Amino acid sequence: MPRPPRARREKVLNETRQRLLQAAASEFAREGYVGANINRISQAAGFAKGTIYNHFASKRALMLALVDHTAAAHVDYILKQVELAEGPIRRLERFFAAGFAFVEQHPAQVSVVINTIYGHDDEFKQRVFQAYDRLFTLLIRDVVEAGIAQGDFQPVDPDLTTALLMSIYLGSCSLLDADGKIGFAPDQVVTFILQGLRQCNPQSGSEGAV
Amino acid sequence: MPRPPRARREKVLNETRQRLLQAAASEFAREGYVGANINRISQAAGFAKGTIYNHFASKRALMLALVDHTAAAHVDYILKQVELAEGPIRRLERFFAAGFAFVEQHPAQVSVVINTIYGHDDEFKQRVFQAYDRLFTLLIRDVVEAGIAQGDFQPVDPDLTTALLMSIYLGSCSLLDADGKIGFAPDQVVTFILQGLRQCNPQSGSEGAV
Amino acid sequence: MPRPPRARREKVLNETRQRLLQAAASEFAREGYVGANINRISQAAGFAKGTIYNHFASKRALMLALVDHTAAAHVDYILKQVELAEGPIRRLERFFAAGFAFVEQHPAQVSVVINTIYGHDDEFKQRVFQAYDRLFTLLIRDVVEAGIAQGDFQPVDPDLTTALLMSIYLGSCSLLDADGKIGFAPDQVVTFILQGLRQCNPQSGSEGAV
Amino acid sequence: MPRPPRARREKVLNETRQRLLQAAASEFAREGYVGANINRISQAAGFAKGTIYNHFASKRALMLALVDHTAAAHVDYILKQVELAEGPIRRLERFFAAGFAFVEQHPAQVSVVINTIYGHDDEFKQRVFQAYDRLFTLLIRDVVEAGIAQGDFQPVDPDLTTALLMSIYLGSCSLLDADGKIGFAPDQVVTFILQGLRQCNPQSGSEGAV
DNA sequence: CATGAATGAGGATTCATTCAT
DNA sequence: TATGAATGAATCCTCATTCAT
Repeated sequence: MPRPPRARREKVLNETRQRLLQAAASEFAREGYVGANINRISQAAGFAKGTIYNHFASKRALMLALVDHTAAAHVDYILKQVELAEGPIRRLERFFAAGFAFVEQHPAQVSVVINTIYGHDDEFKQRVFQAYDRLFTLLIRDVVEAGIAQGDFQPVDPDLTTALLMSIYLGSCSLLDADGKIGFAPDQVVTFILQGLRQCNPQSGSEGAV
Repeated sequence: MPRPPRARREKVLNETRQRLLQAAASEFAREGYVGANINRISQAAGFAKGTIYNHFASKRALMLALVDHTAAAHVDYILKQVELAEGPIRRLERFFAAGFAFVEQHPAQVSVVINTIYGHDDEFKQRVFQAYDRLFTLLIRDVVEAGIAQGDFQPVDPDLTTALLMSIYLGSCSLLDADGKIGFAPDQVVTFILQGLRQCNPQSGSEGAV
Repeated sequence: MPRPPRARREKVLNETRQRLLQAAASEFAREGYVGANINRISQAAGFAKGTIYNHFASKRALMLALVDHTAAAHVDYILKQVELAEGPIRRLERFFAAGFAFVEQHPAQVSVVINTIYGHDDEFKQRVFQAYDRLFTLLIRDVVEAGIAQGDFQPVDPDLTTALLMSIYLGSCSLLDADGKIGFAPDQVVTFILQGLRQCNPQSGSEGAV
Repeated sequence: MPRPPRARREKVLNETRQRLLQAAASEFAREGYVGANINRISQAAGFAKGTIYNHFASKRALMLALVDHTAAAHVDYILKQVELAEGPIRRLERFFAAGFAFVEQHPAQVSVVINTIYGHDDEFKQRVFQAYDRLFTLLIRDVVEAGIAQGDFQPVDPDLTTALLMSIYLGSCSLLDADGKIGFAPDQVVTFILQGLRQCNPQSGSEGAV
């Protein structure tokens, strides 16, 4: 049995793992999963190639670990923030505010997840969708359906609407510039979503049935 | 003196090229650019590997040709449809209707373009954005700004709004199922965009300024 | 469809394959299957690494092709020779004579097969045993059982005896020296097998029942 | 001053070494030398990877230690048994009886040695041959030559005969089944060796000189 | 002495690209 | 023009070995 201080050893190990994941995020974000290079990842993390395989069974396993970890952190962060707000509209605002904030704090990781969502690897997609399921549930139940129920929202189709909200969120996230900033503010987006485009009062009628 | 009529020869050549592009679309859609395999593409087109290199300088050139061609066709198609409609709202409707129709007619090609947009290859992205610039211009000028100008739309920020419209469009397109059908109808999406979520009349006031 | 002379092309292809198999035999004989190096094999055959994979799906497939080919040639050669001889004893002589001759003509190939037999890879073993089944059948039926039936041989257990004959043959083959020569002559071996060790006439009786 | 009694310490160390050798035997037998995995060996022995290197300088040194140890034990065992018997024929019987018994008691170890003999690593082969030299000497001097001298055996070539005896012994040993049992009994083998195949009395003469 | 994280050389395999026919 | 055999750079992964604890 090993004598050396258990706790310290574990901490070091965990740190190695974190550095590897961090480096992997950058590489995967820059090159995509297939284009990513295991050697570059380990070098960037300050280790030799083999070290990756002491922590992850394969390149694929590394990607899955990264994606799972990122998606979980992403969801946790948004959920925690949203739950602090009251009422569907406030929650919608919080959703975008927290969502954008997370992205700006972890641009590489999120970039990987977004590429995955719009990519073509079914296993990866699966994993991301699974992780984001809690987010979808939150949106549909505590925002959209709740909003309709208490008369804040129009009687829209919840599924469609939630899918559109996610599209808008993900689309916005993918507009990260080189500095990791999203092009526009969450408030603007929420205003667009709430108000819609049409001028309400003077429905001149120039456009018939939709 | 050459025996065969010039025109027929060109037609055959062109047909080969088209079959290669078609096969490339399927392969790139299924495997992504890096994962795509030149050999499989040529086989699927009914040719040998070498034939691709008689028509395209490289795998990358093939991808660029496909992306350029698809994006141009996509834009042409939508532009033609939208120009047939009058008024910003009608044009917005046409935009989504035509956009969805094109996607359902060319699922593989569009899939490639969408993956490219959310992907990480800057040259590819560049080319797609360049091609879609006409679409962006159309939307911003003939739909959003026109709508604001003639009082159909609220005085929103045109850039932001157009970006959101594109996000919504692309996000919807990426929801293609296995049969090449998009999950929801263009009408629904347009309604969402026009009306927004908030219940207009009874602004109960439970949520302060947004 | 390709115009170039079909036959010549095939001949060249086949020649490449043969050279690769030849080089593989040397390498596998010298280094064993696991220790063998695909690069060295292709170099020795005068090709680049990749060429091997145009002809064989994998290192393992190359080994299987080699082993199958060698074992089949080996068995064919011996069978043809043995069938030319008449009577169990003559056939036994032919078996060893032809067997030793084949080994001396193809030392590397046979060495690979023998290593395989005494090695630990079950799939390889399987394949060799399958191939040598015809040889075993020949020995047991047309030599041992026939010899017993017509009174040339003692009423020994055919299975055991055949296994011992094969052991003796394979053991002898494995004694190939560097020049590809087997240490002793087939005649000597056959004499040993036929006469046994014991001095027949003057059974002094110093050893009781065996 | 060291606390623990010297003797106990040595015993423990030796036990570790034995467990490692045991595990190595299994692994080498199953996977061959090159295919064997140092990590699996240490795990099977209940230690961590590094422990092997506290007892053996390298994988190769471990293999050599195993082979030397096994061969020495093998030879010792047979020698002791054979020396208990009197007369060439009794000794021959003892040789096979003891030889088979040892194999059935140490199937993995012997398997490694046999693979080595028929393998391609010259250093390993060398070591085994060196170790078995005593066995060869025993056979040639105390069995074959003695047998010839006292008229029990025919006046055969001692070298050839001894080589054939070893071939038969090793060939039989390699027929170990999964349970570690050899397919046939030592008595049968010895009978075959002593009597030979040919029917003695009725030398019908159908086959001329051999 | 035992441990196991880190190392990095080595090797099988893939695949875009070339080019002689 | 179409072909497909040959090429070899690129890359994932394995695993014997080292060494700080």
